[in-house]
Amino acid sequence: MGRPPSAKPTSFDIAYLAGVSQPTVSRALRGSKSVSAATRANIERIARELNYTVDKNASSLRSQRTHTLALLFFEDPTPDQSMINPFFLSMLGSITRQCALRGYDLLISFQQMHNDWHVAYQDSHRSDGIILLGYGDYQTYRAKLEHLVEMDTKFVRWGSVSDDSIGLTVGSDNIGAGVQAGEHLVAIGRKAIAFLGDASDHAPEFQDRYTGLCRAMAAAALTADPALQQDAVSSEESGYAAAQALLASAKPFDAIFAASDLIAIGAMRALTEAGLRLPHDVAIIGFDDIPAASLTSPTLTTVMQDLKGAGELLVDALLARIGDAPVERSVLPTRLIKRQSTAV
Amino acid sequence: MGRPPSAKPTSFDIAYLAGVSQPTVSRALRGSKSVSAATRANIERIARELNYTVDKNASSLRSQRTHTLALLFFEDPTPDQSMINPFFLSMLGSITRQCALRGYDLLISFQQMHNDWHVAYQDSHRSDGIILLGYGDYQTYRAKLEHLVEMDTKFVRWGSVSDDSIGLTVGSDNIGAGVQAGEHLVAIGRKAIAFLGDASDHAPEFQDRYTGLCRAMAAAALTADPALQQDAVSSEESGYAAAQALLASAKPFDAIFAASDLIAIGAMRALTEAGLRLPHDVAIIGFDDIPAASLTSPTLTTVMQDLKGAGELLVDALLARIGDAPVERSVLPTRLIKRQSTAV
DNA sequence: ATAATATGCGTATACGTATACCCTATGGTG
DNA sequence: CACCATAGGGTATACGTATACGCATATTAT
Repeated sequence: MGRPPSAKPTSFDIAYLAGVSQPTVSRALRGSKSVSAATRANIERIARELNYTVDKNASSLRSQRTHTLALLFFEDPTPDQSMINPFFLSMLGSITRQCALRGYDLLISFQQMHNDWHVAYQDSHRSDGIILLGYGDYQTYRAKLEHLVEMDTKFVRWGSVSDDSIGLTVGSDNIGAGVQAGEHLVAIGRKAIAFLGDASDHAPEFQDRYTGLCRAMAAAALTADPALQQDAVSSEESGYAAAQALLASAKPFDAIFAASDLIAIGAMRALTEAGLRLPHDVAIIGFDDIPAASLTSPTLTTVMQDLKGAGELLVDALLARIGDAPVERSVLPTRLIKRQSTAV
Repeated sequence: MGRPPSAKPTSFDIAYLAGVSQPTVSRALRGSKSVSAATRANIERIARELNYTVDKNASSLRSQRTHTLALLFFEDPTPDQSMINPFFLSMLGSITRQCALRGYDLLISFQQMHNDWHVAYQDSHRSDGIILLGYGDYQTYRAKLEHLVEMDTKFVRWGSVSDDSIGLTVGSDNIGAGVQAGEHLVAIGRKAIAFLGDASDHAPEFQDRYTGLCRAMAAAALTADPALQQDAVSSEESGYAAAQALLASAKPFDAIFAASDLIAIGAMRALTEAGLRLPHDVAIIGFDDIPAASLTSPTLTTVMQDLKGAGELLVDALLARIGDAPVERSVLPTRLIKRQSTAV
């Protein structure tokens, strides 16, 4: 029934030593109930002694499940160095941990949205499912998502959760966060609140945050002046430029809600250079609570997302999707962190 | 010779359509020279049409090479949330890109130094090699590294490069960086320079930076007072505490070289709270050039490491090691970024 | 012209695991 | 006591690829 043990231990070696057949070893180690307790214990002991570990490739090949998830991170199209959005980097930690907890490996890859990532990971059997991360312009590249759905690729995406979103999406309650920010600014007496961030279809999360702001203002009988909205992508430079454009428009404003901390930080620089006092002349709120937010001067009031929850939800939702379990669309609450930039 | 095409295309399907055998397909796609140009072109065309992609598991199983690297990241033992050292996160980007460039996948995993990571990835055939990242205490856990060497596991480690280091190590020129920092502080007239950071065997990188500082001071006929060295790990809190301890010691000092930006930022807070003016009373230099370094007030002079080079070197060194090619121990130069915290 | 290479490709098989299927002892049921 | 279910585990095989060999044909060398 067997052959003697060899170099790197295989299930055959264990079978030989335990006096059983290889399939029994496989069954025992995978927890099949059709193996007696005694046999199982014996096999487990031998496996431990030999430092045996299941060959991942063989296992995956046979079972067609890799127990690996792939994380595709979309960079903003800054072709230069590795200035990654700190927020997503933090989320990475959370995702990694949750994967480990669930017994899954995590494969990571940085992508440009315009590349062919949607076919690359499709069926080389590297992973059981895909997590898509980044402020990607899924509007323009909608076809790629549709391709994934068509191919029945299991994936989950971080972003704006709405009914017409394609595929499975997990995200923060951006509208609610916008409301939080707006209410806070209204509460400290601001009336002309500007928004820095792309408010188009191409950045649904930013759009949602703006929607929330408008809603809060409306609730306070204020109207959000469209002229006080300036497009910006999530970077310091973009925030700086947006704030300058805002100043150049000569429209008066006494508060800014920035769609991300990076934008806020850039804007603060522009405002300070223009001689404005923060928060006296202009109160400002950011989004993400990156580490730098507590280092600016004044320190930056911001909206904190639930990173830990996000990682857990992304992974668990994806695993449910992989297991063809029903998965309900869910949204994570946010928390307003009040700091000096809105302290009147 | 064949069977008709089926659901997910395999090399057999291509072989069938091309009228050749499966091994020929394998050879053609892998670039073996023993297949005619015409046949190869035909096979490649069909493969493209079918959207064929090599099954990674089968390929790895047969060839015993995974074309995957594993990145083990060691967290500082803060059991709380995902406050990861920004410096390493930045390096992650660089490593990821270099892996992609070399055609390798990257598996990522967060570990605690005291866990059994040294056996976990050992031979489940998940990866061809391992990258170890983090300010790990490799002194205490030396046995684990020795275990890896013993098992002939291919790995490379980021850290202090010295002759007695175990296994293959890639790192910055920490001593040289310390000299740079020291010379700069001396050049602006400082004479009592304190060092914040663990200077013991357990943190060889910090130790090297301190050594460099001492060397620069010696070259200027100054002596580094051991009483002006305070232990600290790389965190803001630790830096804050170390600076407080320094102040409490009542030893006069007019400059600080912190072993990391996080330490420096914490220290700045302590100094400011103590009523000291920066850089007038105390000049300060950090290390890493994290994004936050340009946001502090005053902005922080710091030592920038070559992240891009680090990622490239780590990956290439590991690949060389995997290919049993000779790999020379190398060290990366650093660059001093002068900002307000040392502007007199 | 014949032997020696080289070229291009088919045959057979191995990589290590998981699973479908089958067989043998039990033990309980009527 | 014949009957069937169940537990426990063996036999055979598939997963999809890569590679050692062998065998023709084509190409040189002698």
